[in-house]
Amino acid sequence: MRDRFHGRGMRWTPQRRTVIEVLADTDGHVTGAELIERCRVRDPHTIPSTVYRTLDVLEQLGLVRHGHGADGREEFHVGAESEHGHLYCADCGTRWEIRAGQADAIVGAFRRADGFEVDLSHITVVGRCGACAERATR
Amino acid sequence: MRDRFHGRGMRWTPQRRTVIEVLADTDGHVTGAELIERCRVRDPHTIPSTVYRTLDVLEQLGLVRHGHGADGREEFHVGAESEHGHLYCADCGTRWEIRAGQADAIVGAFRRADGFEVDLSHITVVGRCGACAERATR
DNA sequence: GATCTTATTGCAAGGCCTTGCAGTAGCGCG
DNA sequence: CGCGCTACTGCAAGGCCTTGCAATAAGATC
Repeated sequence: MRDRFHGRGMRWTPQRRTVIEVLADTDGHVTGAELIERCRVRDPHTIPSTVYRTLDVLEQLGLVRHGHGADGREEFHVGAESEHGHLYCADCGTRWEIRAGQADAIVGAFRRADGFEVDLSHITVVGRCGACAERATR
Repeated sequence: MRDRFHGRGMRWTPQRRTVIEVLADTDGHVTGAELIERCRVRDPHTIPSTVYRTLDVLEQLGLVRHGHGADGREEFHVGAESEHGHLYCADCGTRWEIRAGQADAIVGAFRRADGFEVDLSHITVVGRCGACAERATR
């Protein structure tokens, strides 16, 4: 980890270590605010701007990716292996991960049309889930 | 317009009138901040919270819809007829509207799978456009 | 381990948006 | 036309995130 930074001429600092350790204990997603709060548990002196800047760096290194939730707030995905988007029901507020089949349909549609490579993990698709849609029409 | 408000027990105020007039002069999209700035041209005393609250109301009435741009910032779409999502290239920053064919692919994929009704206008799909993708691999 | 270079940090200010609350002013009614 | 009800507005505070800048401290070198 440390070497990964040094290899790019970057520095290994206690602040970055804190963020990385917290992320290691996290699976799935965190919002920026949540992450800061968790960092403060380890180091009460954690500063927001440092955390956000560290996240930018980690994203460049490919260690996290960020997307936006239904309300547009930033959300960070830990672990590159689990690239996935989200589905959000505006009525009931439930969230799901977008399943592989649907993901492929989306990615494929854009790739075929103009070679656009979709960053799925960046998306939150908002709408109305099956249950709520049915309830609304009855 | 006025009656539309009264019909719902809502009031017709100068502030709302300003927002609606500005929106009428707008086609396509506006961010909240832009809208406020334009409102201030007509009424220098325009207050942000009032504008945002008015937008909420207009959204309930179906007169505008909001989505989130690539950076998660709010964006309002005027005119229900033009429901469409956006495509954004993270490399070159270009934006396009999502074309009908691709939109159908997305909407269809979710509807078929679980009856989820996608609100397309809410989406900004981020990724890398054909040109940038090609440039990157060369 | 002293020194130097410069990547990072901390801080302050600012932008965008939301929320609670008290005061204001639409508008329906007599 | 005046009155009352209550839907709005304005304001202030706050949350989330970004940015510029000066001070700090990694880490490479001798």
